[in-house]
Amino acid sequence: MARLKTADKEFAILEAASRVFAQRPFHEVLIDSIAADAGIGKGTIYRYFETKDDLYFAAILHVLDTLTGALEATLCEEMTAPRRLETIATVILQHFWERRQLLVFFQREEHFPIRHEELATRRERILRFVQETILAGIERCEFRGIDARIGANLFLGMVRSVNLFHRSDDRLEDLVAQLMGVFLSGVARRQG
Amino acid sequence: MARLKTADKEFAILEAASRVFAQRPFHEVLIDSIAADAGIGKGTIYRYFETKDDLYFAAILHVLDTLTGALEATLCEEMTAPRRLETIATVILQHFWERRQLLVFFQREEHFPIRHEELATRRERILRFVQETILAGIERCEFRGIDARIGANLFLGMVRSVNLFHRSDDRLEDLVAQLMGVFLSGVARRQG
DNA sequence: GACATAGAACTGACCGGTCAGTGTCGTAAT
DNA sequence: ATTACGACACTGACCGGTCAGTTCTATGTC
Repeated sequence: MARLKTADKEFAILEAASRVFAQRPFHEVLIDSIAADAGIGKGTIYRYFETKDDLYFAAILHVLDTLTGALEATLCEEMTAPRRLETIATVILQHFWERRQLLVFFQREEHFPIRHEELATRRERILRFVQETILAGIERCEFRGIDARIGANLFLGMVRSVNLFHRSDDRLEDLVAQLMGVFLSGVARRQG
Repeated sequence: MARLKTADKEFAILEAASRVFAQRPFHEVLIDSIAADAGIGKGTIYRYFETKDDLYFAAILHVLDTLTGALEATLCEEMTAPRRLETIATVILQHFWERRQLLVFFQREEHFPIRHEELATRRERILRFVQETILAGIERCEFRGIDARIGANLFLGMVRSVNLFHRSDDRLEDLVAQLMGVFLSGVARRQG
């Protein structure tokens, strides 16, 4: 087999692992399946990851980091707050639109208490994108003075919902429009 | 040991199972632990449930049904749409406030493709409470004419978020108020 | 006596993790 | 250019622990 650079192989394993773990629950996933999916031997996996648990955890971080990367790449400073929020929603939805199975990793996983901290940090990073945008919106008087932490969580809650319930005949732009319609009116400055 | 009626014993097993399964991932849960928690013998569990999978699945349904029951018991017809929504949010949040671990069952579980249908039905039932309330609100011109299915999902998405992120020093009523503040303005009839 | 139960002892399939053996590379001596 | 060698990545058959599910007996309850 052609040898890959170490980082590439690790990447390949993570991609395979996130695919396979996304399909079935942890206990139904065989390390053999991941090895097969990655096109490598089972033993090789253990050169890169200590245990099945480690690999699982790394796969989740991999998915979250990929999403964070996509967000960082798309957002730019000059946007208005509403435009920024719309972009965030669109990027997240696009990211999972064709990879719905990966969504299980976006949900909060309560079952790893020890590593919970590390996961929380990653999710915090995504939350902060939204939170800071809301704060900026409040400062510029685009939004009313809501609690930015709560607002950001509510926003991401709606995004997650859309991710979960959308059907194949839904159009992404329509759903984003509906979501933004509710959220922006919801946080707009009181009228009259 | 005092003999319980069959239904009671099944109920006791389900309660124990939902407690234990909520604490650790499926593969780390021993049938022995559930038996111990329920205060019964391991063999007895297999008189009521065919396999560990069956028990797990039944435990999830049990939790969802308990929640649905709580909703049915609390809601009454005469409420206005906003009041009804607020009640739904409060009941769901209260239900999980002191039993956060059970939240994993409220999340969409994508990993049981066969039984997915049955689970979807239960969640659909909860969704319908919200959806019908929104429809009623639109009819009575309390809300603008949004898509009720989407609206209901957005609403429940926010509720789930609150369930997930709240901290011990948050007050339930405050969070409900914030949530309702955003959602009600979000779906209010356009002003001016 | 009929029946439910506890719970200990048992069985065997299953699968995470290992490691001896194989292949591949870079390098250096000839 | 060829050969040789050391280092190390890779492989997959295999091992051994674990635990779901079964069976059985003693102990109750109705």
